[in-house]
Amino acid sequence: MLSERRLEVLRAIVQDYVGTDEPVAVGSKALTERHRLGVSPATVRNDMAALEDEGYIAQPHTSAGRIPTDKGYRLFVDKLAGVKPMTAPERRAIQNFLDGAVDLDDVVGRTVRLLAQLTRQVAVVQYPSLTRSTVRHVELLSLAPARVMLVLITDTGRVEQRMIDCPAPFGETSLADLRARLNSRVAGRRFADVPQLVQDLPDAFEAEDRGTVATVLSTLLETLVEETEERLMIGGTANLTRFGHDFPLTIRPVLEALEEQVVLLKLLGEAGDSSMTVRIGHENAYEGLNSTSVVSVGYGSGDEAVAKLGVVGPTRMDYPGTMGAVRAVARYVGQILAES
Amino acid sequence: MLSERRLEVLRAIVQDYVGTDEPVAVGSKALTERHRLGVSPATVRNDMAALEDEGYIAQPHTSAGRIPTDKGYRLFVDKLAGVKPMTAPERRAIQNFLDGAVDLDDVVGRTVRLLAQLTRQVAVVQYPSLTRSTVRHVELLSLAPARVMLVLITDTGRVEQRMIDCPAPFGETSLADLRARLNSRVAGRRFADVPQLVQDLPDAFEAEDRGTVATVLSTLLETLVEETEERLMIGGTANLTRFGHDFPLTIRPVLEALEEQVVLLKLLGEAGDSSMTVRIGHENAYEGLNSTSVVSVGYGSGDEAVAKLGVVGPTRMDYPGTMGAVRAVARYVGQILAES
DNA sequence: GCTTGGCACTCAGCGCGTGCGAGTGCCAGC
DNA sequence: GCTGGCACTCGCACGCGCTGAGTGCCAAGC
Repeated sequence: MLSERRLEVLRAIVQDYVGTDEPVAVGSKALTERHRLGVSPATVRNDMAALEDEGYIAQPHTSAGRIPTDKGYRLFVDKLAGVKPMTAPERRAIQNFLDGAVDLDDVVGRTVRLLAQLTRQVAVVQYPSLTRSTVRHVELLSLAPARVMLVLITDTGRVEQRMIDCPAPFGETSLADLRARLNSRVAGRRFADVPQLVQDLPDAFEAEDRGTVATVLSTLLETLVEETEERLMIGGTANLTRFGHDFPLTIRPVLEALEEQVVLLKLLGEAGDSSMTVRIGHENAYEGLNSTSVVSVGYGSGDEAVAKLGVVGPTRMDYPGTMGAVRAVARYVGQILAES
Repeated sequence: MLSERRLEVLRAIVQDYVGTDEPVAVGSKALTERHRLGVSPATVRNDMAALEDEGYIAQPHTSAGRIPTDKGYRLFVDKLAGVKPMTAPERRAIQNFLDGAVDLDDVVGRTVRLLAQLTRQVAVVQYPSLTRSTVRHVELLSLAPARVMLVLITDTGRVEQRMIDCPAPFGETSLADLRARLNSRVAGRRFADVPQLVQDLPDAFEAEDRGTVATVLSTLLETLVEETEERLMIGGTANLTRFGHDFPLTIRPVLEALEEQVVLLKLLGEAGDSSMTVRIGHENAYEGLNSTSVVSVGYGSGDEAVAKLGVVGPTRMDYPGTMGAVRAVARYVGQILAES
């Protein structure tokens, strides 16, 4: 077990290292000067040697200072650092900025910009997921005798549409009937419950219409399932330029990961439940993100998280500040969604 | 006026410079070796001096080779290079890839990926614009006694929705009436024509409903106008890492521009009509893109362009190849849209 | 048994001088 | 007007030595 002071030394190292943009490692002398550790550089050196033995810090090259390892950051985040709360003006700014949103796209767009700006990193915001949402309304439009458009509206304001070619012409009356029956059954219900709720619906129709009704229903179910493949928005990629001084190699895989929404969704998905999650460096399953950290948290309109948001930045980041910003933004987005 | 041979020399310089990734300028000896110019290096040197006087090429530093200036690229694109057509296998690949798309988002998504991959640059695809589209259907849903949802469906498969709070409760009958009247007037019509077409619609309703009808109509018109602010999708940002060897400075403003959709839309908008447009370096109004070139072209489902797509890459790019890819993709996307 | 000051050692980064090579401009001759 | 020759220019890579921050170890002190 590490002594109290050694932990203090680790904290000091992380803070100093993160606090500057220079590619410089931090040494014992500088540490004692900037922090009131109450001991001499020599002592700190001993502690640093111990910390290095335990794998919390490392030397980039012999006779240089130390930099934190992923393990070191991990300890820092878990034990040494809290979440830095936003100041009151910051909170007001967040709220004001988000309050101006007019629709779901706008909410997500504003959130992503806000998060990127606050953290000066790349922001990722998942659209409220369909899985946990409920159906607000299902609309059926007849575009041609045997062509129907299905429009699905969710409680989070999301709209999905599908074109359906019917096996047989379908009259306006039947369509209106189906529309009414469908809505009375599924409106306000959770997506997951819809399949059972509509199962016996074709039975209520004339034989000639059953094929079409079945087609419409299966399209609806498909939409519910397929579109659970969730969308997301990213922003602040320009902040990648602040990454390291050894650019192309670091930045390229990150840009690639950001374009692969699948990767990002998996990343957010893996991040446990809705509580704040920090994945540091190699803790990220995706190789391209091995020198980045991902801070994410669930957000939702009620008690329950409907999606996640977060940022991805260099492992050398201000964890308390980033976590504070992410948490605050998630909270306010949740409020906005609950209101609308 | 430049002699035939001097133009040939310029072409050779551009081709050689663009053909390598090294930061090396191209010199007279190397030119004569790689191209059958039929003259000696000394002659080429004279020609190069002349080309430099005219501003088509420049020396990065004394006693180095020459590199093309923006003006040089301009001449190259206008007079010296054609559009390199795609090979048959490439065309098949494009078609196959785009054919798999299931909805509009998918078409745009696939297009952007395809374009990025083919050109190895950053791809930008504008969603089919609403301005030039026609209305396929307008749907009104009653969500609560005084709450109506407006859904607008365009011929390009785009769907926009708006929530409307009515000044007074609005019965289902009136709603159905309004829905029917609306659609009979605007279905199949161009957005631009809608305002006149619905102008006198409130007159057909009872006094108590007129306020609501007016509200609905103004929301519809707003949607038509506001949503003309067009959306776009970008991809292939990872290709930015191939930009220059002097990274951060070049790449940062480009990433920033790419995040500002307004900038990009303006960029595409400025690019004249629907024909292929190439904007080279400083020809781009936006400062951050002064060291990039933008190749764009309109695409559409019929004869008329409904939106634009293109790529942004370094001025040092393979113009014929890029133009070929952009043109081919635009053509096939147009086909796909026409079919659906 | 920690802590501390001292000391020898290491090594990345920097500035500087050198040589190389690609490229240029100019000129006289064909 | 083209060509070969020639002197000149410089960016770049390489090697060198210096400097300074930082380390590890050790013996003395609390």
